[in-house]
Amino acid sequence: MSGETNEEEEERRHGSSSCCDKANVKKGPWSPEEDAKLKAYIEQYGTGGNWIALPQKIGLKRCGKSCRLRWLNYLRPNIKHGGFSEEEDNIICSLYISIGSRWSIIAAQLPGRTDNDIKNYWNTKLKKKLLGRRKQSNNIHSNSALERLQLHMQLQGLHNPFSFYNNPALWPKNIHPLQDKMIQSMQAAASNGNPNLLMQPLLENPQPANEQSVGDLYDPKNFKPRGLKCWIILWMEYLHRMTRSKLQGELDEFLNNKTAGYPQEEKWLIKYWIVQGHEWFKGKLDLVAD
DNA sequence: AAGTACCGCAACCGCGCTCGC
DNA sequence: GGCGAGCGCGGTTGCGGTACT
Repeated sequence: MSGETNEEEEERRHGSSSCCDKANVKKGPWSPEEDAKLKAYIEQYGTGGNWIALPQKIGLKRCGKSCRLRWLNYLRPNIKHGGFSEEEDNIICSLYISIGSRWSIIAAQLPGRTDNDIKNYWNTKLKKKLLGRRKQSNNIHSNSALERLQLHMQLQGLHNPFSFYNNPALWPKNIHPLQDKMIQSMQAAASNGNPNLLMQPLLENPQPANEQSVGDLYDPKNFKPRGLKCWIILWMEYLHRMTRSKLQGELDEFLNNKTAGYPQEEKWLIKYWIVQGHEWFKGKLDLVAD
């Protein structure tokens, strides 16, 4: 036996911290006794608006930040853990698509849920559920265009669709002539930094010079092989409409029409990429305007 | 049965913001 | 206006349990 107490053992295992590295500050998992002390005190006296001073008042060898976290994420009343409902999944996905990883804002829309819980749920389950089911529902093999596009963007660490269009190795083998024209204009825009070129194929020549009309392409029943085809056309049409009409609020309605009958995960994914693409595009327009 | 890989989650860390002095 | 303390947040870490080989 080393003679180490449990608390010393915990401290040794977790090391010292820079934030709360005062002597006698315990780290690591909370014991039931510590939980009970903190809970009882806050229920009786409140936090007093000063977390830093709290542990001293209670007699806990913890830093204020740790107490705050423990209370907010675990001890405060009406906290729910696990068992996320389908409705909660929808809210989380929709908000994530709209505002990104603003977990505290997302948590504010879900009573009883904490930002930490939602963050963990998204990172460990929901994201996989979304991607996993999409893969399953479409019977897409692992190197599908959309997946490669997504992976590529993740690796790039930026939401820049041009980086995809500049890398032919990532493109699918068989693409529609209209898509080819779009890609060419994307490359041209990427090389000279003029986003207006993006619109040229549609603005100058809305009808593709081949057997299939634009209308046919947009018909949902022609979207069956989803992947890149779907993404490019939805995104280009959306940019086209946004640029011309400035009807910001029409994205949802537009997507609902175009993705009618698609699995929810597929809708989330498409909306995600369109919003990211549009945000990036808007940034480019701002730069040009400057 | 033992070793290893993977996963989920609680807790920590560090940055940026706010507010009071 | 400058400064520091405290707070809130998002990202990351690492432990413990489980699945897999």
